[in-house]
Amino acid sequence: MANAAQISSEFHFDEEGGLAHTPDAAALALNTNVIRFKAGETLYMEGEAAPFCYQVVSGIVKEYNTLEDGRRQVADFYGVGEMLGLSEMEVQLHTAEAITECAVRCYGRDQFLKTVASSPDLSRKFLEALMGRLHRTRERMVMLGRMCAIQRVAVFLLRLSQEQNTINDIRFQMSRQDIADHLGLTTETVCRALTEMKKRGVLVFETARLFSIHDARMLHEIASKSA
Amino acid sequence: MANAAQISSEFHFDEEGGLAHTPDAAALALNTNVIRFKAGETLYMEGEAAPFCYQVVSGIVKEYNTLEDGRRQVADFYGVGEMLGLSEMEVQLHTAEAITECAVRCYGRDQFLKTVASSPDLSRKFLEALMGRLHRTRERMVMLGRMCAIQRVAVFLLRLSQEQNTINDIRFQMSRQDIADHLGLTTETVCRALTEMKKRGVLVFETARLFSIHDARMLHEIASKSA
DNA sequence: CGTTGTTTTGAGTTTTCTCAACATGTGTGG
DNA sequence: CCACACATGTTGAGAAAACTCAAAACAACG
Repeated sequence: MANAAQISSEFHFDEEGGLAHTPDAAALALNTNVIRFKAGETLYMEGEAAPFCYQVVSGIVKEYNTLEDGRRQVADFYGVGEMLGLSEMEVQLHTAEAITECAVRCYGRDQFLKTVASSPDLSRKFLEALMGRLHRTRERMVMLGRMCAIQRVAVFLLRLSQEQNTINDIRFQMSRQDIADHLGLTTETVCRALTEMKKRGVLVFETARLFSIHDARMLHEIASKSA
Repeated sequence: MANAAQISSEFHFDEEGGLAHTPDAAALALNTNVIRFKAGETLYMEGEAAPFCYQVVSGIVKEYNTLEDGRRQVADFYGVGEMLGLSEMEVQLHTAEAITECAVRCYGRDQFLKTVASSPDLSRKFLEALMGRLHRTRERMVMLGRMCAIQRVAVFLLRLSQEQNTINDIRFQMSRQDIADHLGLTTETVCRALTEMKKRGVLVFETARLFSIHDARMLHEIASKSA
């Protein structure tokens, strides 16, 4: 299920770095260019006009909101092949920031939508991608609304494991603060959850940003059982 | 902003009960029929095949997930004109249940997507609707991840006020339990938040399900300030 | 090798939850 | 129309989870 969602919920790049999957897709890449950002640089800000949408070519990007008092909610992390800046109408709803050094392809928003709408095949693909995205967001709602701290962290680790397609030497590309802001927790609570799982023998840490899953069964159990 | 989002984020019914807004839209209503449900009846269940998507003709419907231990997360409430059952691929991710007596129009899922994809105009409209939906879901993520109890309740009341387009005699069509499950709280906490706002003179209650906003300024303040 | 930023741990506080009791409302049959 | 029963909503007290603030350990970097 998670695999199917991943495959169909995003466009992906072929070897040349262009959009793959459909004959019409090449048209999308016309008049686009790739921009590079250093770690920590901002792609766009909440409230700005949104003339572009973006696709990650390399690196990892986060999209977040900031509340008045400085609390942040990280909507999502975007890896290679994923589109961002799409959920908005005329104005960006999130701030996007490069976590690592990265490169993104910029699409003119209106041109992009027009091209997609003019091809039934692209339309359908794109609709399904959006629905998949919606699906992912909805799953996160359950997490934020109904799961306890350690459960949220466990779910997040399983997602990392899936994305990196391994249970060994899994890498956090983002800080504890980013993870906390993504999971609706504080950094301290994330740390305590990780420590707890380390103590229980579920995880083994190489460094703070590199770990392996030693007891996948238990991790799944933690991810599915509340407090 | 909220108004623009509402208008553009959903298809709406014209007087005959068919889809309006585009010349091609009529094609969508072909081969569809309207089904009625009593309050509390289930439209579809999490995990079922998803051959249809639905549009509310009258009444109000909730879409939710249930976790192993019985906790529920209400993804959203759907009023007249709104589409549901769309976020999923082949299988329903949520259970949908009529809150009040209601009528819904059923669209064959594949037929619906094919028709939409074949019309650039419909495609574009639909894309924007989906993005608007995504937007709404994302806003809820901030709420669930970063807002305290009374703030969540205040935000929810403001949404009701907007939807019903008044600050007087606003009606809860759903139970406290539904509200709690929507906001990621318990019924008790929802009650306490409402009582607190009543005490502060922000709200006045006619009955448990009918209230007026007496101090809109304060309500907005509560909705925007944490703890 | 010190400086700076990130991660981890600890102690005490706050918020929300749980469980239990009570109140209010709604609907049905007498 | 009333009385009862059952569902829904409200309040209180104590427990649990997560948060805040502070300090210590650890890493990365010049």
